[in-house]
Amino acid sequence: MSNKSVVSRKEKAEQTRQKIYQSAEELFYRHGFDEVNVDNIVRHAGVAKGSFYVHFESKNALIATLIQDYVDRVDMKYQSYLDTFSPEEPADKILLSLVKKIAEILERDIGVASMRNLYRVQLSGELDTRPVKGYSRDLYKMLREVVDRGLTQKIFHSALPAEELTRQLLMAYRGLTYEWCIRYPDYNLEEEAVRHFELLLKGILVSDGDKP
Amino acid sequence: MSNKSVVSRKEKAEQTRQKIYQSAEELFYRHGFDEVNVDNIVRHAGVAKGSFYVHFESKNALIATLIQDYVDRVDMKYQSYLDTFSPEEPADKILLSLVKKIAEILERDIGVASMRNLYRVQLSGELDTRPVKGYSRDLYKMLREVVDRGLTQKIFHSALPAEELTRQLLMAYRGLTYEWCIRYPDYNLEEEAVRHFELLLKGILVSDGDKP
Amino acid sequence: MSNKSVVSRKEKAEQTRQKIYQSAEELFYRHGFDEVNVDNIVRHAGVAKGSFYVHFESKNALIATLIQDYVDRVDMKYQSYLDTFSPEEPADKILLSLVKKIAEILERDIGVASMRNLYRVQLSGELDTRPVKGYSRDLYKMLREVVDRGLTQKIFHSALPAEELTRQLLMAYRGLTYEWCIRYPDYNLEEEAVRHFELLLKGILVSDGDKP
Amino acid sequence: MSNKSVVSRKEKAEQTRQKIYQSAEELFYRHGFDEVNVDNIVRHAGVAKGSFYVHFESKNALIATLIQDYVDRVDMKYQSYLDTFSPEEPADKILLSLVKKIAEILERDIGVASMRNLYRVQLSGELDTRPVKGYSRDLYKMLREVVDRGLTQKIFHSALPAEELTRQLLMAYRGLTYEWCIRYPDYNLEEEAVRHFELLLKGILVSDGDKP
DNA sequence: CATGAATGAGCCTTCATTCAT
DNA sequence: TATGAATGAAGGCTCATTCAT
Repeated sequence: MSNKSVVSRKEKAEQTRQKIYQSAEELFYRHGFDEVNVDNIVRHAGVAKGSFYVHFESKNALIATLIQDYVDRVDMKYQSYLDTFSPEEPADKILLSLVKKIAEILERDIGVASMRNLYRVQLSGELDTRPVKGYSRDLYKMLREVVDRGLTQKIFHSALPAEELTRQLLMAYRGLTYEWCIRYPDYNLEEEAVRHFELLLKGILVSDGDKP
Repeated sequence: MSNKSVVSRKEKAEQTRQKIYQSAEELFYRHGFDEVNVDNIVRHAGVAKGSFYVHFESKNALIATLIQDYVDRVDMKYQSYLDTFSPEEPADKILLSLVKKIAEILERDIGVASMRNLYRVQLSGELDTRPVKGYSRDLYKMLREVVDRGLTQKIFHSALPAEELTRQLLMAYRGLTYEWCIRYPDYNLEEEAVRHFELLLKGILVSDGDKP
Repeated sequence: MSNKSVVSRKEKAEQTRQKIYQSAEELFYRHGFDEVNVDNIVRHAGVAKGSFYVHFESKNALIATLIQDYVDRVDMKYQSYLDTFSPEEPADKILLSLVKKIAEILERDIGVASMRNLYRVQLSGELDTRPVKGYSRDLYKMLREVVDRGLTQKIFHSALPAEELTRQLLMAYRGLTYEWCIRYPDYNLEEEAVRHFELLLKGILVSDGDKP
Repeated sequence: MSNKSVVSRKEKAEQTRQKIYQSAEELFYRHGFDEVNVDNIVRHAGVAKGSFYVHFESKNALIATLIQDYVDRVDMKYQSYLDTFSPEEPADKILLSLVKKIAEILERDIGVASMRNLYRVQLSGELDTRPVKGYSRDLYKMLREVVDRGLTQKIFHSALPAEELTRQLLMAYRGLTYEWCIRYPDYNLEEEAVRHFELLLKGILVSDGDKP
């Protein structure tokens, strides 16, 4: 009999949690983790301060959750992306597509501010950044697959082991993202990423083949 | 006659300043800017709190000074470095040498912690990071010179304009440095930097020249 | 049903606020705004320092509130006072009554110390003293009404415009109050005020009418 | 033999003292006693902080000296003023002249800011304001003399005892001055003072003599 | 006398967290 | 669950005064 009311209570609780969560997200997004306090969040959410601690263990716990969710969100988006390419598709084209796709997701679904926060947290060494590392791992896997395709297709150098090459690509992407964070809005991630990976693909030196 | 005593007073003051400066540096180095407070610093330096404000305008001002000094320290070291190479020296070799040299300086004279702080500050957007940008500008100039040499020597692609190519290299280096910051101590900057720039130089794609 | 508990919580909060408010009032009263700090106040109130900032935005905000309240307290008392006099009542008598009444309120409901604080704040030019000016405005209106009555009754000089005359009276009252502040307790405001206004009413010069 | 150098040292010392004194005066004038600190003063004076304490016991002592000097300065100016009037001169004219003269001195030689400071100090009750009271005493004496003349000339009421009447005038002047302090620059002391004393002289009530 | 570095108590304010209702 | 008052440890900074040179 009290079933209905229990459900509605649960629903309401979830709504409160959402209000807090979304307010936190928005405020953190705009001002950074350190610059936003619990008061700001609950005020923005229109709930009491106590409610915050009903739904989240602490401010840091909320941040951790938020980060985890960023990462998950990205995952969901590009998880199946590679499968859309046929095995014959040249790896370099796939790589550029992927690079572009990731940039798109970062720009559209995550946003600079969130990334900025992410990097800051990561540098501070406080907080649990395992999810971020997981994210890297996923990214790594994807890049690795492309690298493997490239090697199989024999259109990538074999000088470096696949694992090593992938690490380099991953790092390059992190560099691009960091640059985006500190240069925004004077930096078009997608464009720059593509350009940089083209450079990485072709190299800088005049190859023998280019010679007359 | 009072010269000596004046000097000695100034010296003592300088000593105090140094005690504070070095304490701050060490503590910031170990725990980050946000985690160290003025009390910690003066206690570590063995001086009164007021003395801090005799020598530094504020905590932030000290941090700014510290950063400026990081940057200056780098400057002084690599400024004349390029001149040691003859104009005939192949640009790719110079580039790798430079990359190595910079890594050395970062690892030995600046240290991860300082860089970490630098990046955090930069991401936070607070504080005046113009010196850091100045540093980037210097780095840019050096890389640019190498790029110009490479183009003159016709051993670098001319596809990308020199300016653009240099930007890419600079960004790549920043990416490497950031990676070092978050991976330390499991990351050998020098080694990774060289490897990455070799990749950048040669590219990933199998060039026509490599074909049988 | 939770109504009661909510009320009691609100009541408790109000009690805390009152404890702080009254402690502040008493301490400010005894020692002046500058000489009393937030610590003194909360210690006297027996609450935590943080509680101060739960109820008041800042020390200055509390002072502003206090001042506003001084002023309001006066307002409420003399607002309807004039209405008790019939239009036939001679204006000079009304004026003396009013002067007396105001003195009473100042002495009994506000107190020297509060007025002293008020004047200090006003002289310092910091803080928002608009309420005080509002208070002056109200006082002005009352005096103005009496002046108008006097002019209508043709028992006041018409040499000065009503507005000007009122200003002079207001200023005289402010002078009396200031004197009270710095002479207290050797100054009976009520008595002095009446005497001074009698002087103002009759003037100092021997009038023609007084001549034999 | 060291005579000359001793003199020059004394002179120099006096110069230093003067620099501090004048800087303090100017800064206090502009910003008030509380808002100016010893650092501000010595910086403005171009001397070392230590020098301040060579010449003045403390900040408060300097303020006290300053106040004493304000008062003395006024004294010197109007001390002999009354003597310029012949005994036949009507007391009401003398009074208005005196009132004007005082206003002139206050406006030109003391300045609002100094008066403002004076009043604040007086209200705070800290610091030694005996000189100010002395000033009042002198002012009292002068007003008293005019009152006595007026009574002798039989052009002033005898209703109030001379002493009492003088007190009222003094207080009125203080009121005017206070008003000037808080209204400045929208308040012309001289003009207002004259107008107010005219009112005081003639009174507000229609006198019998004015009747047709 | 002059100097200016050194002192340290004091001040206002912030904020994550707790807990009784 | 929801509330919001209460907490108290920090934290950055100011400033009159002292004192060795």
